[in-house]
Amino acid sequence: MGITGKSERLSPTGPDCGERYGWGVDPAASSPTAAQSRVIVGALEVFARNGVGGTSLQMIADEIGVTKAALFYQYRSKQEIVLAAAESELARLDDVISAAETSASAGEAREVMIAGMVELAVERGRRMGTILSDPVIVGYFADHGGFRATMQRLRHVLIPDDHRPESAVRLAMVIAAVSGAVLHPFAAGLDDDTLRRELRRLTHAVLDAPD
Amino acid sequence: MGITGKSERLSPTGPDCGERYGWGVDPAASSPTAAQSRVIVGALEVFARNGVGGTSLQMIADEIGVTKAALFYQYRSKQEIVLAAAESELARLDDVISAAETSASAGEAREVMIAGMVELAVERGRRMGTILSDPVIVGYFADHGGFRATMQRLRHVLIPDDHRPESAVRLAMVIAAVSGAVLHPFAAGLDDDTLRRELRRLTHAVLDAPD
DNA sequence: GTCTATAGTGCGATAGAC
DNA sequence: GTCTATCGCACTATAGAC
Repeated sequence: MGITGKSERLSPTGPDCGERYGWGVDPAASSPTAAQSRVIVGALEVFARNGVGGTSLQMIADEIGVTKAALFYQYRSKQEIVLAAAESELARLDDVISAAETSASAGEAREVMIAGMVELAVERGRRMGTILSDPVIVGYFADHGGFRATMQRLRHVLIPDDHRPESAVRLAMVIAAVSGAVLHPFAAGLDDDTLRRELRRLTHAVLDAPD
Repeated sequence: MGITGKSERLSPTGPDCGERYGWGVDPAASSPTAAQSRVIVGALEVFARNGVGGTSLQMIADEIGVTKAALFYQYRSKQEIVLAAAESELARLDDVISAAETSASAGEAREVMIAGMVELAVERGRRMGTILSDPVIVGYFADHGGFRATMQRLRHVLIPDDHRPESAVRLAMVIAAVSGAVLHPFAAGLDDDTLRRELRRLTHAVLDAPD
């Protein structure tokens, strides 16, 4: 057993390893079927324990009690599974943003958003944090798909009418703080209610800090 | 090429995959030799791009221009390399804490600590963030080695004389916010000076928030 | 829709020449 | 102290029976 799982089998293969990632076309973010959802749920569970790169298809298959071949029936590659899992977690954030946007006022929208973000972080924990902070996933989402659009909507809800570049730091910090704090061993011992309350309170402190 | 690097080779091997990690004895956190330092520097670079699990020994060897066998001369396994790299980054945080602790007053110590943390985050970026947020590394450090002691010292410098459980959330949030914000694509476009200034300012906002 | 069987490749790790 | 060569194994992915 090893630090990355056991005796290791972890990296890229093929002709062009390393920094380049040929993702091909965006693997259809269309809604997963029931069987695909089972794969995604199991994959997120294993990713949370082993990291994305440290997870094999066999582990995912074992987790949900099917064979590797069954995974290939639902998805054409590990890459597609990883992407589908990441997009499924990102969709949860998107749903919270959409709910906040229907609020009557900008102030209420912000409150709904903060509560929703905190709830998501506490409820999803490592399952969301691990996949969305994976360096390869971050690199992919940084310039593909709806990620940038989602972040712009989030920015508009949390920090309305502020387009100065520095306010991007405030947004990045709030996101990192909420999603990262729950992963820290220091927060592991706390009950969820205390965690929720403190996260909401301190998120307000960052967002309300004067310029 | 894949989401985790290329065509994948990523996970645990052997009889007992998954949640258990037998680390054996703590792989001597003694100071690395010059050759070992070269391995660690290269490894951190590749980890930052591919994740810990997504990095093979071949990639590390290529990064520093040696063969795989040369790595095995310096370290006995991939696990030892990963641990040494993580401990080397953690040692940088330890150094900043030690510097802060020599301050004349508690207030000055906190200022030194905040500035040092922010500097570390901006300077090290993904090289520190990726390895210290890897789920397997987090799990290992959570109950081994000097990690808990380091976190207690950090807590005492940043939030003196507050031993309530909720203040752990404040600490976890500050750590996550500072180290995580620099990894976010939103912060990627900003110049380092603006980033530093905003991070210091908002860190104060969290630490100074009334109870 | 799930299976077995297998192809083909790269993995971590070791042995031993230099 | 770095090399070449190699072992045995787990990996992703495919083909095709049921």
